Amino acid sequence: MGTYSRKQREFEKREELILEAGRNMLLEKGYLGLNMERIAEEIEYSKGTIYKHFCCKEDLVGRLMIETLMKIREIILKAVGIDGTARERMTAIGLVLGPFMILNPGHLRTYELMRIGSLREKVSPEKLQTIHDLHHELISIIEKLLDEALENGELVLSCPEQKENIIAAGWSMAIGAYMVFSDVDDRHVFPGIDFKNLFPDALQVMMDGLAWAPLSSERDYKGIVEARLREQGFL
Amino acid sequence: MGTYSRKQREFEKREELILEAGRNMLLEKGYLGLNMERIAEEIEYSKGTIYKHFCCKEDLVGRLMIETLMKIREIILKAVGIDGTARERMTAIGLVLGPFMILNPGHLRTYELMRIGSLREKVSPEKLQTIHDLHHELISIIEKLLDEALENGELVLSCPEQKENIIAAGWSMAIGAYMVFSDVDDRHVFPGIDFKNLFPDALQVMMDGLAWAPLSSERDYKGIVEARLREQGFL
DNA sequence: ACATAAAATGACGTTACGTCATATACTTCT
DNA sequence: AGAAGTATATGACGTAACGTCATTTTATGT
Repeated sequence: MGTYSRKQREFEKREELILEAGRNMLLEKGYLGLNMERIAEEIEYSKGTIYKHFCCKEDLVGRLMIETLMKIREIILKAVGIDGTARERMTAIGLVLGPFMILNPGHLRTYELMRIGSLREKVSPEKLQTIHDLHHELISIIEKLLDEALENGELVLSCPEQKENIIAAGWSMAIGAYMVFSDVDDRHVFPGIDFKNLFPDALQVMMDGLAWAPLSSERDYKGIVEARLREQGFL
Repeated sequence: MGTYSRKQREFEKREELILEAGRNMLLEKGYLGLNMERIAEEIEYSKGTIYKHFCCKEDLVGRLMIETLMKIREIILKAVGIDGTARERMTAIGLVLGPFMILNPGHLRTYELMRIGSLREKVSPEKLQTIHDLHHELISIIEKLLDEALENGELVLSCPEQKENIIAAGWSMAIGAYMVFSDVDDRHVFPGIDFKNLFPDALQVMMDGLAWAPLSSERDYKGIVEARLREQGFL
């Protein structure tokens, strides 16, 4: 049992090595430059060993995407954990995601790739399930925030089904902002833009559009929440 | 010259054959299933001939993406061509893009793929330029609409730079809605959603958030514009 | 009909994936 | 300690698909 444990630890240590090499290679050379043979060389193990950990190249990317989602969950949970109204905490989510995108271009890369159906198909079922569960978890965090806003009357909906639409729209916006941000070509199309603020600002516009009270004209959400995040050591 | 013309026509006819085969294969089997050899078999030409038209697999996808963008330009131009206020015509854009996404899943696929940097890198420079130009053209259509709204006071901005932010946010939303729509996994995460209306509705919320007058509470934009599009044969 | 130019072909070289029989290391038992 | 047995690592190999280019085929012009 002590033996098993050590083996297990070594196995996990090696997996971390593989992931790190893969992460870097993906960031530097992109999907087509991600090479199993080269990863093996880099970590000084053989190809066969890597395939003990991942069933294929895409499975490795799938694992990296799980890390991305867990990282996103972590920072979103921190953001919703601050003191404040539901809208303030939603604002916080926008504000922490901005810097996250900038500081972690590699995370965007895995996310992008896993959107391609024919790549995702090759990821192992267990990892796909994990990805699915993490997505659900993220959605449910947002849903709870909306429920809170609905309960205390900050937000009023014309019909209950609108809730899911709002979440999907916000999700789309986040995905889209990520994508546009991570795309060099798109960034050329919008030369003057501060991409860090793209999603946070769009989120404010959206919440104003939903008449989520009080409106951003009545309250400097970004200023207030940014200060609070800084105060509580989250920025 | 007549000879050249016929050759040219034949060349273009063959290119169309290749593109059609590629389009179908991409839709059915995804990026990893897109196979140059098989395309050659399908159109009953050899591999070498295909490489007279496209420098590589990704270049073919690049060409398909150009078709996507031209198609989008076409329907957006139709939408902004209807009679109505700037906001009504912006609404029209949302309303024509919804059905477009549903009717053309293949178009989404090419778009997704070309967002991957390491794939886009392999597209020929001329095609990349074309893609870039088309992007700019689409942006400028939206920009003109915003200018119109600003001129006649439908929309008032706190600062002139906000214009580019609005366009980028709208663009992100469209991209994001496309992505979420085209992703089977995301669709599972939002089981009850009518994806056709995701972008049009989110666009209304965004315009309300910008206080683009009159607000959607004062005017049934979707109803009015849908009727007008139908009237003018665009839906 | 023949020479010449243009176009199509598919065998070939290359790369990288993923497998698996073999080799190596580690554990356990006597 | 040494042998037997088990777990782990290896890299040569089979396969698939890309992209090239010398050769062949087809078309054009005199």
